[in-house]
Amino acid sequence: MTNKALESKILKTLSIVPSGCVVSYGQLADLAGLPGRARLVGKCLKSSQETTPWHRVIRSDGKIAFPPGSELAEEQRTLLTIEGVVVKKHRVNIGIFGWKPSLYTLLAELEQ
DNA sequence: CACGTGACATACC
DNA sequence: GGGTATGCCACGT
Repeated sequence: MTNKALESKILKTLSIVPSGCVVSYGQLADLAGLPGRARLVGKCLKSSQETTPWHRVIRSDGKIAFPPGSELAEEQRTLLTIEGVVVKKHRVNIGIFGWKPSLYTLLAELEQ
């Protein structure tokens, strides 16, 4: 399994995440079949296209992965707000906006 | 091949 | 909530 195949799988999984929802790096890696490879997800997003919904990926604790006040952090907060996700003090309420397990079935179907 | 680094995660305190 | 420590994996030096 080449590294490129893994990142394409990650981006594919990310493309399934609906607007208004967020997922953590670890959860995304897990759904893509790559448990424990959250850091690889970060590398993928860095080299990904602008069209990819990178802003829906946050840390497991709900915080944005960038330093507060940074350009990318502000952009991500803006994009999430546009989609209806409330970002309070650099943090997102995963309990409400997090990707629900029920959507996992959608992924399973798409994998066929 | 050892080491440091990074858009991470988990366990503790 | 914040801070520290450890584990993790891919990559460049």
